[in-house]
Amino acid sequence: MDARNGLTGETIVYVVDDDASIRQALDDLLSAVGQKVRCFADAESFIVAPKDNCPACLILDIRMPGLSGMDFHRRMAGLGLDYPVVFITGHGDIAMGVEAMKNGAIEFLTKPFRDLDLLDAIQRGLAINEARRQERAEGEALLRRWRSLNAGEKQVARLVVTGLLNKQTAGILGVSEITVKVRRAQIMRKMEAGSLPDLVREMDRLRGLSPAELDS
Amino acid sequence: MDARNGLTGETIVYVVDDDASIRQALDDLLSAVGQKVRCFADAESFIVAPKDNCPACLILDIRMPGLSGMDFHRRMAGLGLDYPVVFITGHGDIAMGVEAMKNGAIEFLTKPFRDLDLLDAIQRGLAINEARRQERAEGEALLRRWRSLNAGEKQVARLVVTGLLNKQTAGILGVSEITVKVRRAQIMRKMEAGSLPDLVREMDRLRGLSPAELDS
DNA sequence: GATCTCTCTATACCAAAGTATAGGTCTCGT
DNA sequence: ACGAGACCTATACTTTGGTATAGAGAGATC
Repeated sequence: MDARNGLTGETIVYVVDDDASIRQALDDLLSAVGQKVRCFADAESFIVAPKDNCPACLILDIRMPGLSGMDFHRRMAGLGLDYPVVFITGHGDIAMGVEAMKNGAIEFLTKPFRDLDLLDAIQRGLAINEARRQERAEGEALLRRWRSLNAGEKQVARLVVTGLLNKQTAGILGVSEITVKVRRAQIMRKMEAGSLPDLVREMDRLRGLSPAELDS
Repeated sequence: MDARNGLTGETIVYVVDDDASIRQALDDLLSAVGQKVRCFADAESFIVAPKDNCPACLILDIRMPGLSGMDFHRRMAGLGLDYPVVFITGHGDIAMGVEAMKNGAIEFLTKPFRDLDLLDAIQRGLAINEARRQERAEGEALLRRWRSLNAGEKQVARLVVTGLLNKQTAGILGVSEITVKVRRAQIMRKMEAGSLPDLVREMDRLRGLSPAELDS
């Protein structure tokens, strides 16, 4: 338990900056407040590094040799990475800051910045990432349950949550009403839904998570 | 039909800037592309002005006598106003731009800016506002339907969408199962729900719109 | 006070949902 | 060829949901 940031377990801050002195300064600052840190000299080495399985936040320099911080930020989703990003830069301009925020950064600080501003941003980032990790874990569990349905059960599930009667569902699928009832029982069991409203919510959530998966 | 911006009807852009020459320039620019415009010299006069009932977007100067653009932006929600904001400023800095974006602005332009950048931002803003207006209209219709339920029907509705059986609902509320069935029929009619899944979705949407209202 | 409206309740009935058992068909691997 | 498992279907039954009709009681309106 860490009362400082309100998070319940360990967290980590990744620092990606080509300037060794900045890396050292950030490491010192964060270590001093008990925050675990890992530093990287460029985006490429961060990309390939194994990631810690805990809430995390990314401090990113804008100007770097190789992949720039801004470009890396844009490609993060495509790389399967999802960390709140705090930008730091020594030579930024307004358009750059605005662009970074448009891309979803949670903070954009210019050097020199106040330590407290950075620490505040990190706390916000860690809290956001913890919430997202929680959501993702629940979403993945839901997806596993959905994938445990066979093709026929999935068909019935899709139709049932639109409000169709078993008889109508059976007619559409060209199976007997009994079959629909049997599949329905399996659906409720496999999806761990205690009631039809529960199933409706699970299916709607699935639609939000991965519409394609729901059709498969 | 307006093929230029993909919107289906009339739209308006509000300009709030204390500099008369800027107001004139923006009026000219937007009028030239067929965009309706209304200009204001300060935030206060915009606040009290009657608003047009169509998709709208707000171009806001940061530095103004009286209420600054930034402060006005922060207070908009409290004033019951909801317009996408495009900031323009002649004397901004990075922190200001970042702050504006954190507060939800859709663009932050520094003078001189390219006309096309402004027009692009306006189109995005109008599209966002049109979608929000649509959502709000649907939400208000849903709220009207909910308010048409009497107290007993609301109680039943809240319990039914949790998955409780009529018998259980009746036990909790201390009424007969028949009463629950009658209320349920009224609920489906008044809420215009064709099935239980439909009702579940309407209730969940209400919870998102106004949790307090749902408990009343 | 008579009437009207709203709400709750009961009776009666039907349709739909859910469950259990059993048998049939098909595929797959041995 | 044979057994195992997955899936569909039928029969039979119970519970639940939904509707129609009608009566009782409370409260408002004239």
